[in-house]
Order: sequence, then structure tokens, then C-alpha cells
Amino acid sequence: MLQSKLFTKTQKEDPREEESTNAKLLIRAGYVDKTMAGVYTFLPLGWKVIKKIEEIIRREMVALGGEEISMPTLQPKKNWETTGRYDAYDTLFKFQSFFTKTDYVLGPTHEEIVSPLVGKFVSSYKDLPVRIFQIQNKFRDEKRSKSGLLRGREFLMKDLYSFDADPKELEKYYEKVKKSYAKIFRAVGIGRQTYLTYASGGTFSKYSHEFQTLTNAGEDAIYVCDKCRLAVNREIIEDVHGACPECGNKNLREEKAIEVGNIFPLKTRFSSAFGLKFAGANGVENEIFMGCYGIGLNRLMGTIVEVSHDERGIIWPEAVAPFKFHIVELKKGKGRALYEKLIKSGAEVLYDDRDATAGEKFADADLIGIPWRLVVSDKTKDKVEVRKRSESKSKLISYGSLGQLL
RNA sequence: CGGGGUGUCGUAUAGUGGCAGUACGCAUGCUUUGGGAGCAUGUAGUCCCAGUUCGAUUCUGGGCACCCCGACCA
Repeated sequence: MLQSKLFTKTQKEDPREEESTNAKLLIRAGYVDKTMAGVYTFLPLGWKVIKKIEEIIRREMVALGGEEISMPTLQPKKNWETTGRYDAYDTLFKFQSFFTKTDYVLGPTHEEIVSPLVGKFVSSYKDLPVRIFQIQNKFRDEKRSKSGLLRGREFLMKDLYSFDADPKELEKYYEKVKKSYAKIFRAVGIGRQTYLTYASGGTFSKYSHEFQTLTNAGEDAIYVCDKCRLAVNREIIEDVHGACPECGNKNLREEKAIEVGNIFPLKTRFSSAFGLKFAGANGVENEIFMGCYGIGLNRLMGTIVEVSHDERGIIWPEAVAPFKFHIVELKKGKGRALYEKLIKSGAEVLYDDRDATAGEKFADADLIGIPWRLVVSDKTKDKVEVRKRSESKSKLISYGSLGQLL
């Protein structure tokens, strides 16, 4: 990609109306544009990051046996009345068709759609288990959206739903998903700061589990057990008597964190509301046990920025960076050959071919945060100055040895 | 939803009851070219609606928008 053709530009100043680091940096660098409070447009750079995150998650979902579908955002009121959540779900967007006076809901989650859907195809134990996921926009009427991408009113979410024949199968699958989630957070580069966290199970079960990423930008408080490398959400710290639920350790440290994922054993809460049943091998009808598993992609992207930046800008982990290489030429046309060489080898490259000063180009490169900066100028002669965004030292290497970076 | 704060060119800001200023950006030209470069010329703005006033961007009221704290948050 030629940077001169990129339709967005960077901003030199922090936007006045943003306080959070993720919003400031993502807006300044041209990853996102705020359409209104809690609602963001993803610009070319930002959408590339989302796509990277999405692919990492999708791969893991497929490995879990997930089949991908796409359920509607526009949902019937009736289904929400069936589960009793039309009135109980306090961030539900409700509205009425101006013409037909039909009542609708903008989907904040999809149990109300996926449960009856599965009921249409599952009637025997032979049809189970079912694992379905989608990556789709969700709408929640947050009283107060905040912190840039961390709490929005419209956001992209991956939601996986599992349907099993009995609680044991659900539990087994639940544990599998837990491991996959940990893998996902490692893959996007925040594994070190992310903890499996015991949280309230609401009315359905004793616990649910969250994945919490430590950062001061977080809105949750959790208690970390360093022995087990897990944590307890403050909302249930009383219930566990201030001790680690695994080892009983009472020496927990309190941290602020962002919830980047949540997994939930729903059991029969929704399947029974929609009358889901299946015939067992003995012909007897049984209830279906559900689980749901969510990851907010926008929030994850914002979280990565929160834990990986410096005063100059974003430092993307390579796996989610919009490009791997950022060629910065300080002499018009000098980067062309390098650009074509890298493109030919299949690399993702942003090529700063703009007619701008060195300082401006460096500042933009730091702000945008692509992992490998490749500078070519009169000074570098027939070589390339390579510098990792995450490090301060650089080195001169020949074009020929660039291959080792690929 | 309760509390607090803020709305001035595209961005960031100054200022005023009487022609609204600066920097960056953008446009043109020349000079520059390893950390947001220089000179010149140009471009563009007071959130909305009322009220007070000879006159409102400024004062008053209402509205809208955005941010922060709290409450809420599968």
C-alpha cells in the first residue's frame, strides 16, 4: 500500500474530546473515526487490524468444531418476551417500525435467535453436539459508553454457542473453549497480561469465566493469584472469602483490568425457554445444555493499544498489525525497488512514498506503529536501516538479507 | 440515570457586549530534506433555538453534542 494513496491522514494533536489512550492514538493515527459516542467507523488501517484479529479468532473457532453463520441484527420482540428478557435486559435497544408499528430489538446478543434456530434442526441425540459461531455487530444501549473502543454501543463480537446432550459434555466443551481463548489472547499479543478470571455465574451457575487483561485503563477490579495464574472478579470476591478458588491462596493482589472475553455455562436457561428437546438413544426426551462464549473484537483492539504503546504511538504486536513492514524513504523514489521486492515475496508493506520531511515521516511511522520500520535514504546507500517499533536500536542490512525478516 | 466539565476554521487553541486572532492543516510558488523545516500569498470558524440589547461568539433560558466520576453492565 502506498501511503500517499491512503485516504486517511494522521493528526498531530490529540483530539480534544477523547481522554482514553486507545481512542487518542487510534484516531490520531487514522485507524478509526468516531461517528458518535460509542460508535466508531473503522478506517482502512483499523479495518485491517480487525480482520487480523478476526482471522485469529476464526481459526480457533473452527478448531473447536465451530460452524460459522450470520444471524440477524434485527430481531423480533416476541423472542425476547419468550425468554423474559424484553423487560429484564437493561441495555436493549427497542424500537418500532414507523410504517407497520411492528416492534423490534437490535440484537445485543443472540441466544434468542440461535436457540429456536437449533431447535429446528436438532431432534435426536444423533444431531448433537452443535457448535455455532458468528462474528457480527452487536448493539447495547449503554447508559454511558466510554473509554474509546472499550465500551461502545455498537461493536463487533464473536459469539459462539454450544449445544450438548448433558451437563458433562457441556463442561468438557467449556474447558476446551477456555484453553482456546487463552490461545487467542496469546496469539494477539496480550497473553502475558491476560488472566482467566472467576466471575459471577448470574442465575445460571455458580461461576462464569472471564478473560481479564491487566491495564490501568480497565474498568474492572480483579484479584490475581500468582500461584495459579488466575484471578477473581471483585464482584464475587466476598463469595470466595477472598481466596483463590483453586488453591485457597489468600494473598491476592488487586489489579485493574479489561474484560476481553467471557464464557458462560447457560445450561438450560434458553433451551428450555424455547422448548428445545432431543430424543435420547432410549427414545426418552431430554433437555439440551447450552454454553455461550464471547469476544468483543473492538474492545480487544482497544485493549491491545492500551497495553502496547509508548508516548510516540501504537506498538502493534506483529500478529495484528495492519502491515508487517513500513518503508520510510527519505529520498523520493528510493524505496520503490524495496517495496516491489517485498510485495513480490508476499509481505504486507506500507510504503511511505509521500513528499514529506523526515521528521514528519518518522513521527507518523511511530504513531501508526507497524512492527518493522525500513528506512532508505542517501545515508543508507545500498542498504536498509531496520528498526523494530518495540526497540530503540536499528541496524543497517543489505537488501539480500531482508529475507530473514520475512 | 445522578453529579461534574466542555462546545470558537479540518485539527489544536486565544480572545471579546462593537471588523474573531494564532499555530498546524489545506492550496500555489520558491527554498529545504535523518525526528512534525523556512519564506511569501491564499483558504476556512463562534453547536442550535429563543430572550435581553442599538448591537450577542460573549450575558440569560432552553435544547443538542462530547468527555469524566458514580450507578448499571452475560
